[in-house]
Amino acid sequence: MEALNVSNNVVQALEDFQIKTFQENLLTWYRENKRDLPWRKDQDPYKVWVSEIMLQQTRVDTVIPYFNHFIDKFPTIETLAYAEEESVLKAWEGLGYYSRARNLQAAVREVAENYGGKVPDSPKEISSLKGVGPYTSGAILSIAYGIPEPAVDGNVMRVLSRILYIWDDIGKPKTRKIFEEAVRALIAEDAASDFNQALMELGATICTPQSPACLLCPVQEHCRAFSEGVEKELPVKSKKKPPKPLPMAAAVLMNEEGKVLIHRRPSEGLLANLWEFPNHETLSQKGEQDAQLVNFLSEEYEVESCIDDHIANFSHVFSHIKWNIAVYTGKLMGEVKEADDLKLVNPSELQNYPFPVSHQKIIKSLFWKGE
DNA sequence: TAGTCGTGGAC
DNA sequence: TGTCCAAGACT
Repeated sequence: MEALNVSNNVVQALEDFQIKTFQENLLTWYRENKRDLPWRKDQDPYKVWVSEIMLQQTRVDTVIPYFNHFIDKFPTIETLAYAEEESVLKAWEGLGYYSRARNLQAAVREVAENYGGKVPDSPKEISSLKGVGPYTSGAILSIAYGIPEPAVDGNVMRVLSRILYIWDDIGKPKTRKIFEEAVRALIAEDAASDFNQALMELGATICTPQSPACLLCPVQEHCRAFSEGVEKELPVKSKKKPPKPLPMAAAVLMNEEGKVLIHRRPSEGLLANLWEFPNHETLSQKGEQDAQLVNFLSEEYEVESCIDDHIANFSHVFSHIKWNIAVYTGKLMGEVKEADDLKLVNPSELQNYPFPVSHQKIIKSLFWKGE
């Protein structure tokens, strides 16, 4: 038991645990009930990789169309490595957490240059790639290569917290290690891919957060939370802070030719490298917002403008921020010095640039009004 | 460690 | 409408 090197409650939980029966029940259920998903058509490490990055904090149903289109457009390591970053962001548009896309391309370039285009199969090498953390590392190694490494995500922590009766807060970073050691003790060495995917599949379809379908569970007989009647009390998860409201003002400015001004966001931070309509935080009263906007546009972009109308208000919620955007329309007065991050484009060309959803709302309301 | 980093679906 | 969230990683 000491060799397991896990916290005492997990060691205790594993005593008398029927590991072989548990594996068989879980694997049999998975092989009969697994969903037919596009990234399960083969074991191409690149496709497994892309799917795992897209699935981070994102629902399966949301990912499916993005995955199909992405693989269509970038079918191999090489095609992604040599693509323009902007086309990658465009393919990621609307999926969120955009640094995933940029990290993925950076990592793929690393694999193309330093690993001969082959996704590495050692924990140390694969974990060194940008955007590949402990979960994704284990997921790729086990799913693509059959290597018995733990792949502990939210599903696995929820499932195992219930089965093994673990009350550590899964919101704390250090808690994941407890579950990794538990998986090392439970994993079917000769079926690592199916085992890891089965734990996640169980969490996604049966052992769900709100109302788990325990009566349908293939490993119900192994579950201590069920036998104690506390399955809905687990896992323990600390609450997050609500997003902080941030008043914003945005300007859709048109020149005499009917072109609109767009700006590319900085390469770091929120919505990095995506395009937007010029905007800024507003601390002033509503009556002063248009004057503030003219001032901001002049100082930040050396653009002379006048504001005509306050056309709409949009609310957009991020994980930690809530933008309340007042949208104004106006005219560009003089010349605009275009640059890498400042362009004049026809409204019909806006669809060629990656915009965050918050600004897609503006585009839709202004330029697609009839549809 | 706790904060940063998106979005749309479920209830 | 508000709340929680869904196959996390990075700083």
